[in-house]
Amino acid sequence: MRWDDIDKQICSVARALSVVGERWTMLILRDAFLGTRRFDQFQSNLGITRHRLSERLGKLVDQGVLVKVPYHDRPLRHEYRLTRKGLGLYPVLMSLARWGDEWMDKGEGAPLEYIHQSCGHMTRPTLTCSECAEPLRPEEVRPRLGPALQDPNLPPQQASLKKIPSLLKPVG
Amino acid sequence: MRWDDIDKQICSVARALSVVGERWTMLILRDAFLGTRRFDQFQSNLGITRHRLSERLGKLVDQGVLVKVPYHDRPLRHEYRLTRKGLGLYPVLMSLARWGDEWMDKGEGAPLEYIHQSCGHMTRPTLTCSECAEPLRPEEVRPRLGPALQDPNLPPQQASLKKIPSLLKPVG
DNA sequence: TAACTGGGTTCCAGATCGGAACGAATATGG
DNA sequence: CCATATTCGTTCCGATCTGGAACCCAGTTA
Repeated sequence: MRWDDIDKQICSVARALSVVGERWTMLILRDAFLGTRRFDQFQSNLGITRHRLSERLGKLVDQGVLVKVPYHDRPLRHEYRLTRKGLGLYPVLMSLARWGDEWMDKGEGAPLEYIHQSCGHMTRPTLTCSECAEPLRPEEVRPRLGPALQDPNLPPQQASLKKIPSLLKPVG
Repeated sequence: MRWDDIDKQICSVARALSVVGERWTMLILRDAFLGTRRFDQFQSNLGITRHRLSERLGKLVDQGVLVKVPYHDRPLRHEYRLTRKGLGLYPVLMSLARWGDEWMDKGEGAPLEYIHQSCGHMTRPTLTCSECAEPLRPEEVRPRLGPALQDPNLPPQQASLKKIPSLLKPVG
C-alpha cells in the first residue's frame, strides 16, 4: 500500500496521520501553538526549506487546520493561524511533549514547563477518562467495534481490524 | 536542516518525533497496542513492504520502544512487544484517534469505541491538568522556559525558542 | 523431496527531499 | 529615479527514501 492511501483506511489514527503525519508538519504545528504565524518565522525557527514549508502550510490550510488571514494589504500579506480543528490537536502535541520530556531527556531537564493559568500550578498534562476522571492506563481500556466497523460487508483489507485481541502487558 | 538532525533540537516534541515521526511508525504502534506482535501480522494488517517494516521495527527496538521476545526456538522465532517506554505513547495514539474521530469522520461514526474497564463506561480520553483535574485548554496554558533552555549560552538556532509569545485564539 | 511458513534482505525505478538560485510585489533610503 | 530590502513564494537539480517484487534461509509438514 502506498502511504498516500492511508486515509482510505477505516481507522481514525490513520486518517489523522494523513493530515499531520508527514515530516515537519507536527513541528510546524508546535510552532503555531507557541505563537508563530508568519512564513519566514516558521522557516527560520524550523530550518525547513521554503519549498517544503510552502507545501506543508498549503496542505494544512486545505485540510482546515490552519487559515490564511490577511494582516496587511498593499502589499498583501497573510499569516497562518490555527483553526478550531487545529487547536484540537493540542492533546496530541502535549502528549508528544510529555513523552519526550520523560523518555528522551538528555539529562538537562525539560525544555519547557507549562503553567495552567486557571489553577496557577505547573501542570503535567494527563490523559484521563471522561466518565470517571481517572488517568487512562492502556491495560484498563478495552476497544470494541464502533459504528464504522459494524458494516458486515467491509473491504477485505479492513477485516483484520475486526479481530481485536486484548491489550498488551509491557516487557522489559 | 536535515530531518535526521531534529533530535538535536532542544525540544521534546522534536525528540519524540525523531523516534515516532516517520511514515508507518505510528501505525505500527497502533497495531501493537491492539495486540499485533508478529512480523507477518504487522505486514498484512498494514500493507507496508517487508523491507520498510523490518527497518521500522528495528529502529523501534533500538530506541527501546519495542522488545524482541523469543516465543519459539528451533526455528528461532520472536515477537515484538511494547516496553514501558512504548506504553508511554498511549496518550499520543489515543489523542490522535480522538482527533480523527472528531474531525475526520466520513459520516459513519467512529471505527472503534473504548470501554474503561475500571469504571465500566465508554470513555472519551481527555487531556487534563495533573493539579486541578480540569480539561487542559490551550488558551489557559502558558509555557515558560524549563531547565534545559535556561542555559545562557545556547546554540543560536535554539534562541528562537526563548521568545515564547502567547497562545493563539482560533480563527474560522 | 517438494512445498510451506516465518522472518527477513536485495535490487531497482520512481517519488520525495534539501539546498541554492530565481522571481514578484511593494517599501524604503538617498 | 535607482538600488536595496522585505515577505512570500517557485524552479531546478542532485541526493535520499520509498514501494514492489524477487530472492534467501532455517526448520516443518506431507
